[in-house]
Amino acid sequence: DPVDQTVLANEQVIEGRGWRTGALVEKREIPMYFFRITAYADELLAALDQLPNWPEQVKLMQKNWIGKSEGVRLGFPYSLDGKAQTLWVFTTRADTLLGATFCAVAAEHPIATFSAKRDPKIAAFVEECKKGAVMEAELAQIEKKGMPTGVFVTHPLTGDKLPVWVANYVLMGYGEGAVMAVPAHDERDFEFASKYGLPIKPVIRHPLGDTVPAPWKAEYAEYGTLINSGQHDGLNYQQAVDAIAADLGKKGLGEKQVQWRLRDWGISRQRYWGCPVPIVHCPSCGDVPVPDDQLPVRLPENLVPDGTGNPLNKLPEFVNTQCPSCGRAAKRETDTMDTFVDSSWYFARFCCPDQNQAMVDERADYWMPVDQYIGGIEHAILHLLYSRFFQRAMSEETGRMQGIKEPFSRLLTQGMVLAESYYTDASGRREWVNPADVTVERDAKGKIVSAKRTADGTAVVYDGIGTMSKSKNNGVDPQKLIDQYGADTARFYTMFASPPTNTLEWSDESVEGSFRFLKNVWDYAYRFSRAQCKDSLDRKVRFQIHSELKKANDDIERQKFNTVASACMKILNALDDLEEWDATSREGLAILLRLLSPIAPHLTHHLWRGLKFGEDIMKEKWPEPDPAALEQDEIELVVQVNGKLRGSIKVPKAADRAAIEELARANPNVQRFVAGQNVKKVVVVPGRLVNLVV
RNA sequence: GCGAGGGUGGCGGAAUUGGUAGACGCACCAGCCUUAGGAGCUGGCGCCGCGAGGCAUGUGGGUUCGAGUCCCACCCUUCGCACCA
Repeated sequence: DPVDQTVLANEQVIEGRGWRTGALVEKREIPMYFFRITAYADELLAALDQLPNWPEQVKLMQKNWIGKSEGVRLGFPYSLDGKAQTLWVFTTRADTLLGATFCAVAAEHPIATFSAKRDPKIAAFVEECKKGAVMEAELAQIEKKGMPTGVFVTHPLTGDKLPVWVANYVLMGYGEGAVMAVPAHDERDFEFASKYGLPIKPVIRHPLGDTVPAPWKAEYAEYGTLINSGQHDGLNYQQAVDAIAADLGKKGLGEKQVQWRLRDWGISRQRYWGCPVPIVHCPSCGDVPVPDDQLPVRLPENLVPDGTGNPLNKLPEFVNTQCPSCGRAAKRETDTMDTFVDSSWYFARFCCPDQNQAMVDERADYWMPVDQYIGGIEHAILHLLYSRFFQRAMSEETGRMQGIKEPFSRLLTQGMVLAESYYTDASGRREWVNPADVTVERDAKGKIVSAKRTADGTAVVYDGIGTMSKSKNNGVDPQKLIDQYGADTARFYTMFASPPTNTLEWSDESVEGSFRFLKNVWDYAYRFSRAQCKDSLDRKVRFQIHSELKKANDDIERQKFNTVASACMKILNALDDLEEWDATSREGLAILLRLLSPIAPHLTHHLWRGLKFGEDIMKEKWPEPDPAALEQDEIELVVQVNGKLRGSIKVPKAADRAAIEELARANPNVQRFVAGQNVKKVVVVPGRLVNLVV
């Protein structure tokens, strides 16, 4: 969906720093390619509710990213060069309209452009804004600056003249590229108005009162009753929005509107890697799509990037081509697609990798959606949202996967694995040194005080802790663990170290414990194979084993695999406590091996077969706890006095409240703490504790 | 700055979701065994205290018979912020 744009065009700002500042694109018409993800904003938002097996955290982030906000689009009339115009703004706080004391527009807004032509100072400021930060994170931190444009607009309800400023905190890409400023009830407007001495008019009664003295307080922005608003005084937020929208509607100067934070997805990249955009630019036919029988457009492989601009532009044999429509000389598009494009549908493509006539075929209908998707939490928004968009677009455009709206049924987002990073800048350029090659010195609190490269003792700079990445050369290679301990130990340790959703500072210092455990399993199985087992069952050990199994099965459901690994360890410890070999040993070992099999498949497979428990452990039924083994006729209760632990009692399973209370009072240590005081209240929590309040 | 996570012993982490804080491991300490130990076994191991006991889950408040868990404020930290360069 190519959209022609000009860097200086007013209607639609081009996002991205390369566009604004790069000499490459200055003053040139640029075809830029977008995917219309905004057309799906509503659906992508609504469908989040139908993803029960996605983490709430991820759904919330997507919701905020899509950013649906309901408000009012309203107009401030003005005249420019004698022509009647309207400055449109979007606001979610129409209730504060009577408090608007000025308007602010983005540097790309027509009013800014108009004023820039008349006033070189404004032109300079507008240029400065355009060259400045465009990334949200940078934008939020820059100092708020502005200049009056000299243009005045009319307040749609009061008829007051309000000045229009151009301000660097107004984004052309959101809403109308212009805002009404209500300094009394908006933090940014407050800051701006305070700085430039613009009037601040309170129109909402907030929890701190009716005035808004500096400094800014969050309460000023709260919903409240209208004041200083003429006929609207006394209305609450919703009543005020409705009334004001109605007033504006009558004048044709406003209506309720839904705005989205989500923007269309600009996919053009001036990079070598990425799929070429299959368009040919013909002087007579315009932009012509490359016909199906000439697809795919292949990237040249004889190219040496020199670090400036898009290297594809420097390859005439790639650029020069014929127009597919008229056959005359034409230029091939050299933009390539964002790599997120590829990652948005590879999973569907994996269903039919040898299909060479279409994106996907009927095999995708069968396999999709992906049952369980696993990826890092860093993909919570972009990759996962683009994929959800692509899935919808693919079913509409290819006729495949009808009715499959969502690509991933279940989602597990791993935490990031973090590591320290170090660099030297001896050569003037940062050279990243792998943590494995660095020796560190720490203070008593474990903070790094100095670090050197182990090989030659040169000092290196500690750059803090963060995600493992190629660019910072701070990755660790699991192959070392596999070579030293074997794949089962490496797997077991990885599972045991922390729950998969946690961020983890990698350390393999404690891997020995996992190795020891697996050796002990092997050893236990060996001894079992040579033992004569009695037929008897040990009730206590059986209870422990089946309790652990029950918990472990719950934990698998909750995707907490570290406690499953520790349950395996506890089961082996319980088995080791058995005085003699009996039926409990056999049952417990069979449970242990199956529970352990996904974590240490090689070892358990071998033992299962070696013990003649069966052929293939992967095909065995998953172990379930025996309810009979979980029965207990006596339970232990904790006794507290004033919430502090003072003792414990054993009570029959069926004991009633009165009996429990009596036993609790009879406990000698409890008596010591109750002695001579009134028991005002007794709290009995069945199966847990008794608390005597004195 | 905004959005979403996280903060519990020397370390990784556990805590049945408001009910015995520190499971299971690592490291450490003591003892046993051994010609030897970077093997194995037994025991100990949050902090203060001889002890009874007291204090402890980032900080400060609050709710509750009872708070790691709920509420308010703050601090630190990780991920994302639209081109992973």
